[in-house]
Amino acid sequence: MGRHSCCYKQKLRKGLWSPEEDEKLLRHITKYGHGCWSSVPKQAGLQRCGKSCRLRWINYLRPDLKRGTFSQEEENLIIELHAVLGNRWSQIAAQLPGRTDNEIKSLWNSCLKKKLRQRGIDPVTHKPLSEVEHGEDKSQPRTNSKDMASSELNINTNNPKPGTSPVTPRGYQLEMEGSPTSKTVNSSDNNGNTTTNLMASTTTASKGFFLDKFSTNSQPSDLVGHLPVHQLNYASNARLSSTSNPTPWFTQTTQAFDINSEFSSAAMSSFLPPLTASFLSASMGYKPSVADSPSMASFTANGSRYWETGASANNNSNSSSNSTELQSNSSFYDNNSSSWGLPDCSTPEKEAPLHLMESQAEDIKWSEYLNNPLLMAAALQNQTPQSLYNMDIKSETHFLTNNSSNSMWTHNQQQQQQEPLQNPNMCAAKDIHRLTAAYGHV
DNA sequence: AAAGATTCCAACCGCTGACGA
DNA sequence: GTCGTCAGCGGTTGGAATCTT
Repeated sequence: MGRHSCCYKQKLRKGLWSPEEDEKLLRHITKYGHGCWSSVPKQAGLQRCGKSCRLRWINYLRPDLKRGTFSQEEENLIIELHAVLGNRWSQIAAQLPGRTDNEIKSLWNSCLKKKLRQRGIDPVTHKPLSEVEHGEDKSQPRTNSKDMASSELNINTNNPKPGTSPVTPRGYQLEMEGSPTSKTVNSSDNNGNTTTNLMASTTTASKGFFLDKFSTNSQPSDLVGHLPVHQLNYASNARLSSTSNPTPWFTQTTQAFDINSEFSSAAMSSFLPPLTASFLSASMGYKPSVADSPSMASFTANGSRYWETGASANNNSNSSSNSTELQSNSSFYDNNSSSWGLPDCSTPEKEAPLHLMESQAEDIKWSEYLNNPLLMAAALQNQTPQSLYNMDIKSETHFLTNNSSNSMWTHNQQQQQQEPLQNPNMCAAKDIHRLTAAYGHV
């Protein structure tokens, strides 16, 4: 396959984006959504290929992007996730609200690899360099291949995704190297479907990371044990932040290094609230205040060099029309603190149908939810802890195994949130097909 | 101050899988 | 079943910024 078809067209610009181009793209997407990317440049008056527009939006213009340097917590989380997921940057990025895969990939290649090496840890295997140098792992290089995903993560044994077969039998054993016990974590939903949470990866690092997901610690309810992964990460980090329990990383086989020095309670406290807010927002109908959310002001102030320099005038003039659109549409931002580009379980469109179809509203069709955000919201308002529990199991099941599909949610969600009432039928048949494929039932 | 080296990261490239005709 | 289109992903590149000499 050669270049993307749209790139064959003549006179397409390449290279860095100008402020004017950014403004055009931002304005267009803010107003109309992206729809089909290949048509965006034409509609927005840009001489770029759709692919380039898409990347620019995802990596730079999206209003929920954090920008700025990575915090220590974020870096630690990336390292931890990389130990488990390898170079699957999009999945790693999904755990870091406001960060893009590109950004994380760059950080990894430029900084984190070095840091790990300095600490005597091989960034590929996450094992001690001495061990790797002695060839202990060379026979089993850490795989980055996609097939790893099928064997390491969550499989709903009763509801395999159409077109895929369950990779493992029920009751698959979670082999934990260096662990005295193997662990299988099964959960059942209301229909008796068994979800097996498993990790059969050869990686030996960060087992605590996953064990935390299933730990029966003192966290309230079952939430910690069954939270979607991206939420659990925070709990995981909370563990790491504990000064009373100086748990070193990679405690099983790797050279440990104490990360506690890198965590401060202040930093953690700033790290935790976004989770709480988004989680509450999704599961309990909690609406964070505007101040809790990325605002246009912070977006404008933090973000790009363009807003800081030249484009502010245009941006401001623009804001009279767009800001009304953006700021008045509180859900657009409030709900997106962690969901733009994220397979976020706080995404109501994604979670509500899964749960409700099976336990509360099976007679309500997917399309009704998809087409009616209010129905979604209403359904979510009725979440009970138990239903939440089931919802999370489900979401976890599908989260990592269907990540690419999850990504599509963000686009649907994005569109719906941009024009939630103007066009209640935003979710096209094509999207429903994709969702069907992703979740296995409509 | 200037030149070279290094770092960083935005953008591109190529591949894959899903989907529709 | 085949082909074309599209979105998404991970690897790579190139140039700007920064650092070192």
